[in-house]
Amino acid sequence: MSEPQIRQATLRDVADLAGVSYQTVWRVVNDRPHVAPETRERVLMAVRKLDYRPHRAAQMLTTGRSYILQLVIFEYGYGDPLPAVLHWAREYGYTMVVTELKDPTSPESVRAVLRETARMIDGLLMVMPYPHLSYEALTQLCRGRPFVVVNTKLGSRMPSVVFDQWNGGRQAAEHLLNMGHRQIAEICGPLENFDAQVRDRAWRAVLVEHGLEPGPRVVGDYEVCSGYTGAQKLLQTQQPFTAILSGNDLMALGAIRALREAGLRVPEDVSIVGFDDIAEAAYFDPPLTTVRQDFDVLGKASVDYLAALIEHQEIAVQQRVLYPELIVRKSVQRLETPGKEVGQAQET
Amino acid sequence: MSEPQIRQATLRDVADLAGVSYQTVWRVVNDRPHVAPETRERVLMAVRKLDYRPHRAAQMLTTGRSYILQLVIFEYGYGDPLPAVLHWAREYGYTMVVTELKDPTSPESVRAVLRETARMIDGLLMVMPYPHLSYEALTQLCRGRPFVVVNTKLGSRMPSVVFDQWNGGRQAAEHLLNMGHRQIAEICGPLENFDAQVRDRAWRAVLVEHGLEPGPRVVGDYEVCSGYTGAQKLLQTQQPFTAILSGNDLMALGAIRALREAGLRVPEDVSIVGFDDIAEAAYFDPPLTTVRQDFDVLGKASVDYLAALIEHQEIAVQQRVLYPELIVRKSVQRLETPGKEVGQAQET
DNA sequence: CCTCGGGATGTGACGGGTCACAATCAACCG
DNA sequence: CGGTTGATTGTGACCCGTCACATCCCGAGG
Repeated sequence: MSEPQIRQATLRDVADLAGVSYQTVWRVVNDRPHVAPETRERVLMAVRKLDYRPHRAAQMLTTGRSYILQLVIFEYGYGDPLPAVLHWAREYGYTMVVTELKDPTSPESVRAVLRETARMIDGLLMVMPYPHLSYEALTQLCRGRPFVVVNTKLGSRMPSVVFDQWNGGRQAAEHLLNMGHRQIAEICGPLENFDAQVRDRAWRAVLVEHGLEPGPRVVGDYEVCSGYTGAQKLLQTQQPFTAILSGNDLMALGAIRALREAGLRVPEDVSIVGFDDIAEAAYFDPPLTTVRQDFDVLGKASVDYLAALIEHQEIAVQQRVLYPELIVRKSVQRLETPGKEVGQAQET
Repeated sequence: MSEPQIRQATLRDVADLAGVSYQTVWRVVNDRPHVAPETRERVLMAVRKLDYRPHRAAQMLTTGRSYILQLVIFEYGYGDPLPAVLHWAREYGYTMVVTELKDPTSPESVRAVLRETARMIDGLLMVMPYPHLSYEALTQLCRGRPFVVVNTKLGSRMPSVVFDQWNGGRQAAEHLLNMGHRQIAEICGPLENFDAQVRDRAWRAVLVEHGLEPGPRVVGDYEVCSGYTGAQKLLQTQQPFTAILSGNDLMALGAIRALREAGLRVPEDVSIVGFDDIAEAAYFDPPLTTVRQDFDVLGKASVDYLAALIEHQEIAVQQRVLYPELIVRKSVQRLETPGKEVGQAQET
């Protein structure tokens, strides 16, 4: 039933049909000058008739450019930049190869992923929440191909686009302080992830700056389930808290559920702040106050940067920083004993 | 700063270093016989030293095989098969190109997407909840390259892997009947999507079979928000209902929120059944009873099928059918006036 | 001693674009 | 009317693996 692999027309085929040389066809197809109008017309006719399309492998071979980018992700988050990357890559004329990376901590596994696409791609986008590889290591692994690291540590000296997690973490903590909370617990993300780490430190720093003791903390893994068990563990500690900072929205969802099962109301008894602002967050019960990371912007900025590196590689290594934004909804209760207002996170 | 595009070693480079011909190197690299052990050793040394990797574009050009597959998606759902496809494609030695398709209804836009990867890929995986293109149209568009359609209409005569949406819709409706519900409303998905259509018809069919009137129905778009407004609209109709069938889990989430805001309890006042079983569904409040579609299985089955088509293309056109599974949680209340038990959806 | 078989190794053409350069031809100038 | 200019068109080498085929060498058999 399946068609017998149709033989595709080549430049020569078109040339024969149009009665010119393949070079002339090439000029027409690539919009070069020095072709007489009537010749051009004749060639275009032949191109349409044979439905000629350039063979990208052949182009790749001669020009060394493939117009293919590779996106390396090692986790499917809810807010990952994939959709935006796909969109903007296409907009810029690139095709995206997407690869998953099982173990981002080992250079070996990174090497394996890169080997598969050796000499086939123009550049790499790596989503690397684990800062295990240095700029030098990555440069070596990529063998001179330009790359941009997405969502890595703020301050890393490598071509990258990142959210300022410190700022985001502070915004969340300061919001709770401003709403009168003084006993703040935390369900943080997996501490191997630098972003979880930074948010955790930001939370702690804000409290210390205001002379407060950090409340109890549990470590989750960014999945709903770990928010659920995390909140249960927090309750078991017997340490009092009036609010929870959650490492992301999903864990916040799990936590809300656990609190409710324990007979607590959200936000009347316990307030909660999430992180990410996934699409559902506004429809949680209660609607979740959270810190938005705009992954569309992240994706576009990353492709932008990579495309620029590929086209004129003289750009100096830099880090492009995006700022998260506090989205206030209904999961935080203002407490009656208001303290003084707490300083803003630095301006975006 | 950026490295000056390192020149990659070729077969000839390795041959020179090892003092043999490029043909011998080729034999070593491709594990062919007729190479003396000590020669092989010497070549391998040179390969390692130069870190030689075959140029995939050149291989593509000569063999006509690229070991690249293309996944065409036109929507980022929560349960899309992307992760599984990525995983299994890699497992089978394929690299995945992922493309988004903005307007799946127009052959022109499909053509544009396929043109970009013309002659570069071994096969296509198309996620096509809109059954707008016939087998013949697709065959033509793909120009003889094998393709598998994912999640299309049950019964379409084309190579495809699908869930039996009819069966899933029936399971959801029958569950509500079994739990004693007789007035069942629906928030269905966008009716351009065949899956939404089929589930809607299944719901209606089950009710009619049991001599019941379908309750009120509103149409959503699979986003949380439309579930929220949808439930509000259902309440405004003034038609009574004790349960809602939702086209997916996300809309169910929105609906639950709207019901609660209207002063109704879930499931005590209104029961609800979702569709998909996304990861968060178990942590909704209440935990959502839903119909699971296992997208991991879907992804694997699709890649399986496509790989088989590519390797021995004599496989007859067929449709591989997967069955959804009812997951009972807490969002459906058993009503006091139990009717007789309602028949099973046909066996999986 | 010559031939034959078979492993080891090398040669050359090819795939389909790309590009530097050569060839052709008309018009235009002095 | 030869020489120059410039647009038009064509030629051939190249990119890097792949594969069919040729060559070389050694030992075995007649």
